[in-house]
Amino acid sequence: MGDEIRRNMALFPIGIVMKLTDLTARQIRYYEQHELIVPARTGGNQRLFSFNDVERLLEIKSLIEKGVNIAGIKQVMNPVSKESEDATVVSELSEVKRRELSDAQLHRLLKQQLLEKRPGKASMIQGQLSRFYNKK
DNA sequence: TTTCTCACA
DNA sequence: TGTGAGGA
Repeated sequence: MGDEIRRNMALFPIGIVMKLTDLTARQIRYYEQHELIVPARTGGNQRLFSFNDVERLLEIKSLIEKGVNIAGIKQVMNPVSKESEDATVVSELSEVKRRELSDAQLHRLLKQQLLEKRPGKASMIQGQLSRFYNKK
């Protein structure tokens, strides 16, 4: 069950998520308002997203691109209940994609994300991620 | 510098 | 959704 912990651990601020999902901060916050995602918060009220959140965001993104509206998405996504204990129930959709997420890959991703923050290195993380989520 | 909320184009 | 104001 360690996998659950990792995938639900809040790790990145909105800036990183923007690059990972290709969504604007505005959109991400908007989806949060509509309870499509429920990121954690830092003491300074900063949002902290987990891999799970990023996955949901990618789901939302693809649905939006298919012309689905918020209401429609809410029907597909799981009812992100209240104080969703971080061990949130994995939705059917996530279920399809969850599977393997080795430590090596995780570390690699995190490392790349850090590099991503440094100017000079371009974003090749996109491809890495799509490789991950595209197995769907 | 980055992110946050709020409000209006 | 985008964007700007004003703060932390």
